[in-house]
Amino acid sequence: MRKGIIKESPRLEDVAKRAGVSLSTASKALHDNPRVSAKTRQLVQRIAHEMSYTPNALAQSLINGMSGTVGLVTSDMSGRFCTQIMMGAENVLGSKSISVLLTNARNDPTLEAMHIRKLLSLRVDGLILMGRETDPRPSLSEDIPVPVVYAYAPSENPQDASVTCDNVDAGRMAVGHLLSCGRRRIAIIGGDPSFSAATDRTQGSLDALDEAGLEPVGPIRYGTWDGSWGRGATRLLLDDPDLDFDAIICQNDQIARGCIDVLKERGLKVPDDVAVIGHDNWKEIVDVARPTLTDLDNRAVDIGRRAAEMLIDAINGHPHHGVELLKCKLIQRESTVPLE
Amino acid sequence: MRKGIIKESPRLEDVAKRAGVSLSTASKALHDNPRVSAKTRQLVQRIAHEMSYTPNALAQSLINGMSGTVGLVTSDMSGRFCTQIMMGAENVLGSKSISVLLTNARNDPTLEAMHIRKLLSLRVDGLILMGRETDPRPSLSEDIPVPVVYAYAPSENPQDASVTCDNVDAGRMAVGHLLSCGRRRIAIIGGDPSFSAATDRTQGSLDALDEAGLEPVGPIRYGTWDGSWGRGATRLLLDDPDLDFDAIICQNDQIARGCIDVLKERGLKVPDDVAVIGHDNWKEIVDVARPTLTDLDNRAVDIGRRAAEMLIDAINGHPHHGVELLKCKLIQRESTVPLE
DNA sequence: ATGAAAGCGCTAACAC
DNA sequence: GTGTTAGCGCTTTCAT
Repeated sequence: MRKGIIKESPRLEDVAKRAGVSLSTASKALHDNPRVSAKTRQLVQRIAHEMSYTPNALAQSLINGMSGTVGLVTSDMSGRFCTQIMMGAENVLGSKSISVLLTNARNDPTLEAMHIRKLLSLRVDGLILMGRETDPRPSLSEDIPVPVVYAYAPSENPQDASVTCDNVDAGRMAVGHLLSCGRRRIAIIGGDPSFSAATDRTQGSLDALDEAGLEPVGPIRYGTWDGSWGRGATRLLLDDPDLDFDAIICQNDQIARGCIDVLKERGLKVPDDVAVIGHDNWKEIVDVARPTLTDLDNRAVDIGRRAAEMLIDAINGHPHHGVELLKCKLIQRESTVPLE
Repeated sequence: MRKGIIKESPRLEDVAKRAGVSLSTASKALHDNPRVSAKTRQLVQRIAHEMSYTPNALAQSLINGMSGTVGLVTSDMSGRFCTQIMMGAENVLGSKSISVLLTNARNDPTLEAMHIRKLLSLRVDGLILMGRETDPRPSLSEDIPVPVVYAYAPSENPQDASVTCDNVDAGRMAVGHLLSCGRRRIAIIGGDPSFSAATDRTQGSLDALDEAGLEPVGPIRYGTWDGSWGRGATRLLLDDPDLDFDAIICQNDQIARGCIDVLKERGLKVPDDVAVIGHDNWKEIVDVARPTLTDLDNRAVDIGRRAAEMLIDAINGHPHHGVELLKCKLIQRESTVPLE
């Protein structure tokens, strides 16, 4: 007898019987196999529709060895990077009608391993492992019998396929933009120095300054990624009488927000007196800030999208290797408008 | 011959052969069936582990008629409500080791229907349909052979199971809190009036004011959910010489943020001159605002959690009916601190 | 305690 | 064109 707690959906056999044909004919009919007469095909399809027959993908997968699903393992569903990466990935996967199994590993390697096991038992065709930082993470690919793509947090193993954003280049772009806005005296407020996102951005900024024959104004201080650090660091800059700057690069948007608040409190005009540029393009901050914040977007959605594409390639037998860096995108807003 | 493009994972048969036992004995051994000797059981389990055997959940599901997966259909992955609901749902589902299939319907009913079809063919044991507003939506449960729970956007059909937040009560609580902070002259800035979230909150606030023998100060204006409306509406209040208020209820955080900005621009102190309370507890706004924003949290994560619980109940044969309203939670921050 | 065999829902040879 | 049959990987009677 058939099991299942809930209502039973009709099986192909039920459709076949009603249509008065054999199981295999019904199957062929539904697959538009040319070896069934147009008549039977239409009949079967009509009946299948009437019975709202839905093929059992489990049975189908069991046969062809592919499930048509991929696993997404996030390390942090509350952060918005992972969310955006998910969106991007779901977008391309969904359009290829690949279903997405989502799990949240909460940045816990043990939990991550458990989830991966579960996903493997569901026979996902591939896996996207999403980190919440751009710092490299240990590879797991050796223990995983399906293709894996690392998103945002690249794998330490250069053989693996990873996608993340190009923070060094973002640092360069920040400087480049400020220079093209006519600023020459640029200060930098760093983020949390334990993140490569911070040190990479600094690196890029310093390179670009150097190429322009410039040095940053004042020391590059590091702190945390939040607004209060932005406030504090800005005060430190303002309180140093030796410092004279007309632009500040803030290594994320919370810092930038705090920075702008302090500048305004001190009676300085943004961007007239000091231009401010942020990183991460966090809509809720960037659009609400007055002036709105010019920003570098790390295109998390595109990272997700690209990860999905790379995964699909790998599933189709064309694996990628190494870390693919996506260029960040400059979003010009009010906080850096060129001096008139 | 066995198929599949990628590496093959070992089958139970492979394990059985290596252990020198039959297929069925191996199966029993792995399931701790007491009818196999401790010796064979250990042997089989060890070998299974060595070969890193992972049972094929597809095959298992095919047999027992349940897939151990549920479908999550979001209407909007970019908004943070759906994201939080997802988190909550994944949380309880994951803990019951039910896997989550995520799809994004982009608020498009056609796309939603397609995704549901796909999920049904994957034989999900249940479905959570997440809306991005609290306005009721058409029911689909009749066409779906598995249990469905509607989250955030409740179903129009009272027979269905829905969870969302209690906006009316949230409106009451906003007033209640301000009253208990000693405010009596309360103004209200509405959100987008086409949302029940706006009208419900107003309703609750008016009820609570009425019970206290009060009326709102000035007209209740509606606009959009964004910061510029908050700014504009606040100016309208301030520019009316007949109006005298010591508190403003803003129906979301963007509005509140704009409101505070204007109050400060006009030289008013928050909360000393005017207390401000927001709705939705949008961390990135609420914590960054100066002063930090007292707020009503609609507990989207808990909505997701509850939806998952209700779904599990239904899957286990104990369906829920009707709309379950979760009380919002007051988050006291600086913007309403009682006058000294 | 162990194994053989039937079957979950479906597809893909292979006959007719 | 259509039907019969043998699996996909696993669980589960039912014999032994």
